[in-house]
Amino acid sequence: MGEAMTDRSLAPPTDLIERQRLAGGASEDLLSGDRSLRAAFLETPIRYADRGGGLVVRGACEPEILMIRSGFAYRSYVLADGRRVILDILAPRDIAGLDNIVAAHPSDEFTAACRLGYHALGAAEARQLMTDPRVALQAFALLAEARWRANRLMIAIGRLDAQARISLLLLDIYDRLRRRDLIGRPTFNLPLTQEQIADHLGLTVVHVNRTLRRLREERLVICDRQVVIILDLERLRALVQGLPVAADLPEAVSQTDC
Amino acid sequence: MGEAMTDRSLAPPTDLIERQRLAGGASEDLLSGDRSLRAAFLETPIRYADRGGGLVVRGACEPEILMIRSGFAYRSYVLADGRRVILDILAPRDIAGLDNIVAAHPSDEFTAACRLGYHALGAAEARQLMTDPRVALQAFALLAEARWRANRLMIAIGRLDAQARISLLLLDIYDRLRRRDLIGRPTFNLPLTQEQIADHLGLTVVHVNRTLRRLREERLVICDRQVVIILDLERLRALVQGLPVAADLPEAVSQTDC
DNA sequence: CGTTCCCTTGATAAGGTTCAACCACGGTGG
DNA sequence: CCACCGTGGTTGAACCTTATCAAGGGAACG
Repeated sequence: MGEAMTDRSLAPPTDLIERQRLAGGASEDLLSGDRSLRAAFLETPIRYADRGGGLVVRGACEPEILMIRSGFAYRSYVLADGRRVILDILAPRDIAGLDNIVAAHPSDEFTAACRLGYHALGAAEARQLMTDPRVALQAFALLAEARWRANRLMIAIGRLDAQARISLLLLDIYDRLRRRDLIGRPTFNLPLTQEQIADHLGLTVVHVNRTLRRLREERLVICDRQVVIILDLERLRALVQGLPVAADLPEAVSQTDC
Repeated sequence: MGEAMTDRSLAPPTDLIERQRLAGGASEDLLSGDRSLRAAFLETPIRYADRGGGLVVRGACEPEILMIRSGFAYRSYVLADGRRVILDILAPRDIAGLDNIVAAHPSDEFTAACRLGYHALGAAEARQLMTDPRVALQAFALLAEARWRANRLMIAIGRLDAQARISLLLLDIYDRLRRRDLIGRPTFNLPLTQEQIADHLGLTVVHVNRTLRRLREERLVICDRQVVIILDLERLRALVQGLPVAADLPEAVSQTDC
């Protein structure tokens, strides 16, 4: 945070100064919007779901917006022929389902990947919160971030081979957990079956399995029984070189609560 | 699985009424936000770009938000090894680049697919507009729609074969143009080269070419020299069955201007 | 102690890529 | 007017990544 400010303030032209002022103002708004939004979630009772359980009951009274408190979940869509696509993976502190604020019938569903705690806000309440422009801006930013992640995944599925896709997934989760200070070492728990990984990356279980074996044999990363151990971060990153980088995603703020 | 289907179709009545009321209130806001947003665009001078030209100069002073006036454009990302991914296709009336309101450095770029007219709004101005909650909500809705489309594409690239992917693309463009009353018949101009289609769908030029031939031989759709003629809408739709449907996307409003 | 879920591995086939060549078309310049 | 060139489209053959089918194994759980 601090260093980004300093190197930007070295830029001479008035244009840039103006922009910095605005960006600074916006990021303050974002921060305060973030706090309000999370505070609203924390006022709702915490709910729990077991592995495989849905987080939002289909056809229930009203769509909901979620904030994950602990554990992992995923958003998925099931094709007519039963094949499944996992569109997004949700880690603690993630806020999901924001689309429901404006879109009536969600076509995708949330499922717990392991035992999990979360908060839920009704769409109407959330819409109410959106009247605060700072909350609206933060919600907007969260949606933009989700989109950014979707783009990355699209690029990966469209143009990367199985090895790179899996590396990307593991690195992304790693980076996400690290930026939230949820882990320190390159070792973490990833409660996804190989089938779920396959559905997320547009592959088959069998191929995921073989590719994981290859990654293990090459001593890049071990992924055994939901435990991921990254052995060679450098070489792993080299496999997915050339993708857009997180760089200016926010986070790393307000570690205090949640 | 089976029960999910049933309770989707016959949801409890009172809830539905309530939801409609809420959605109705929100949709008024959306409508008025949409008008304000488009009005702001229309106040900026119209700009033109030639085929292959970038819509936003990279490294320019400030990121911009775009509204397409006429013609097609696409948003793309270029991998380190030169391979390209086309993440989104933009048709007239589309608003793109909204992420720039909150994200500093866009990693993707916009390119004109043919000669094209558009309006651009600076990120700062756009951020200013967002202080109106109705505009913020509409911007939010636009972003959600873009995300919805990204999801569909992800599903397609991850789980559908080449034939279904191409069918999906052609049908999507068709539906989009139709809902905006830009065409009436199942025939339209699609200014994309086969290579661009390939980059959009995660395929190679060669394979796109062969698949288009097959679609033509099966008398489903003819795609020749940037002109698409859908011969059998029914059978074409059958190929992409099981994907989320547009259903409650807005549009079809305020045809008056732009 | 069987059942279930998930992982693992082999054999085979399909869908897609790569390489390479050729064609058609619309400039552009001599 | 025609030769020349570049871009985009078309096609064949070989190859490779990934899917499919099938079967077996191990751990958790009632």
